[in-house]
Amino acid sequence: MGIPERKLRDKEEMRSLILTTAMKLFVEEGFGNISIRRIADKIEYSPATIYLYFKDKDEILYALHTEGFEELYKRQLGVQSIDDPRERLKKHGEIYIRFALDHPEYYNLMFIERGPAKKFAENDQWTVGRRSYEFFQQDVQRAIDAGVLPRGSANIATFSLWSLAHGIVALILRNRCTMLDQEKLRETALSAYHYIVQENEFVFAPKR
Amino acid sequence: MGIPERKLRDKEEMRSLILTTAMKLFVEEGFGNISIRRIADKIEYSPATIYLYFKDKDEILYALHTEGFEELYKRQLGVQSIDDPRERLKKHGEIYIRFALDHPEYYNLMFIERGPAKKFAENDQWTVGRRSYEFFQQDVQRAIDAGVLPRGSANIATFSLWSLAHGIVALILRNRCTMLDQEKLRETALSAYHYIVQENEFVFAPKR
DNA sequence: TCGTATAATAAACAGCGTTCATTTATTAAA
DNA sequence: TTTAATAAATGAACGCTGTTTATTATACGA
Repeated sequence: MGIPERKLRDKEEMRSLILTTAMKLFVEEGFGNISIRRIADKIEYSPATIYLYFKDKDEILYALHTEGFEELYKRQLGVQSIDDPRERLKKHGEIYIRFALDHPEYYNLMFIERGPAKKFAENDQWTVGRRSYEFFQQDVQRAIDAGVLPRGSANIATFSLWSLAHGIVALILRNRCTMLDQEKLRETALSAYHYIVQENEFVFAPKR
Repeated sequence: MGIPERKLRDKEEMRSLILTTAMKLFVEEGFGNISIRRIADKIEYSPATIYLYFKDKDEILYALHTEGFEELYKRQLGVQSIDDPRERLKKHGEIYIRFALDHPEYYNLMFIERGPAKKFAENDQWTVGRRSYEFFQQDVQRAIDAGVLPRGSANIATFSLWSLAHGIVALILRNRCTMLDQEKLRETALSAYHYIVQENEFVFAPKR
C-alpha cells in the first residue's frame, strides 16, 4: 500500500516545482513580472492548477520571502567572527545593507511589499524573521551591557538600529535619494549607518 | 478673441477636476482602490478621456504625491518655534513620524511606492521633496555646528537621520513590527527616534 | 452653411487573480 | 476486464486593471 505515500510525494513535488519556477521567474525578471499565469506557462500547466497547491498568490510570495530570510540569516552568521561589541554591531549593519543591495527583489519582498505580510497573522507570525531579529537583538544587548550603546530598553535600541538600516536601503531601493551621488550609493549607505554606530567622530568624516 | 483663453481654462479645469476626484478617492478609499476607471466613473467621463489630460496613471500619482509634500512641509514649519538645535532636531523627527502615521496613504505614495518615483527623472527631479529635505538639512548643519552632532558630512548626517525616521515608519506601515506591542506603536516609533537623537552622550558624542 | 479642428467615447487589447463546472486520468471494486 | 468512485487538471468565464485607436459628436472660423 505505497500509493497514498507516492501521491503525497507527487503533491509535494508539484508544490516545489511551482515554487522553484516562481523563484526562477522572480530572480530573473523581478517581483513585478511574477504572475500566476506566467508561472503556469513556464511549468506547462493551467493557471487553475496552481490553486490546487496554493491558496493564493500571497502564499507563494510568502514562501519566497522565507527563502530570502534563509539567505539573510546565513550572512548574519558572519558576525560571529567578531568579538568587539561595537564592531559586531557595525558588521550587522553592513551585512544587512549589503544583502539588501545585492538582492533588492528579495529585500523588497521581505521588508517592503504588502503581500507576504498579510500571511504573518495566518501563519507563524514571522518566525523566520524573528530568528534574524533575535540574533541581532542579542548583540544589541551585549553592546548595551558593554557600554557601547546607551542604557535603555534593548527592544527600542534594536528596533531603532534596524529601522536605521532599513530606512537607508528602502529609500535607495525606492529611488528617493536623487540628492545623493548615484555612483556612490553603496558607500553612502554604509557611511550613513556608520555615522550612528561609530568609534568616534572623525572616523567617517571626509578627508580634508 | 477670448475663446482660446477659455479653452485653456476649460482644459485646466478638467485637469483639476480629475485631480481633486483622484484625491478624494485616494483619501477615502486608499491607494489600492484608486484606478483610472474609478476616477472616470466618478466624474462621469470615459476612461479614455483622462488620457487626454494625463499621460498615464503615474502622472496623476505624482500630482497627489506633490499634494502630500505640501502638507508635510506645512508641518515641518512647526520647528521654527524652537531654538535649541538638539530639540529642533527631535521636533523634526516627531513631526515626520506623526505625519507618516496620520497620513499613511500619503506617506506610502511619497516615500514607498514606485510609481511617482519614475516621474522624478522626467519632471523636476523631486523639487517638492527637496524643499523639505533642505530645510531639514539646514537644521542638521546647525546641530553639527553646535556640537550636538558629530562633525562630518552634513549630507551623510541628514541622510542618516532621515533614514532612521523613514525606517521606523516604513516598517510599521508595512506591518513588519509584529514583535512590538501593537497598541503602543506610536510611542515606540517616537522612542526609537529619540533613542538616537537624545540628550545622552553615548551615541553621538565622541568617545570620552 | 460648410468644412475643419477639437473633444469625447466605445471598443478592443493585453494583462491580472481567482472560481467553477466540466473533462480527463487514475485507482479500487465487482 | 469492466465498471464505479475518486482525484487531478483544465477551459472558460468573472471582474478587475492600464492603455490605445478608430470613430463619432461637438464647437469653431470662414
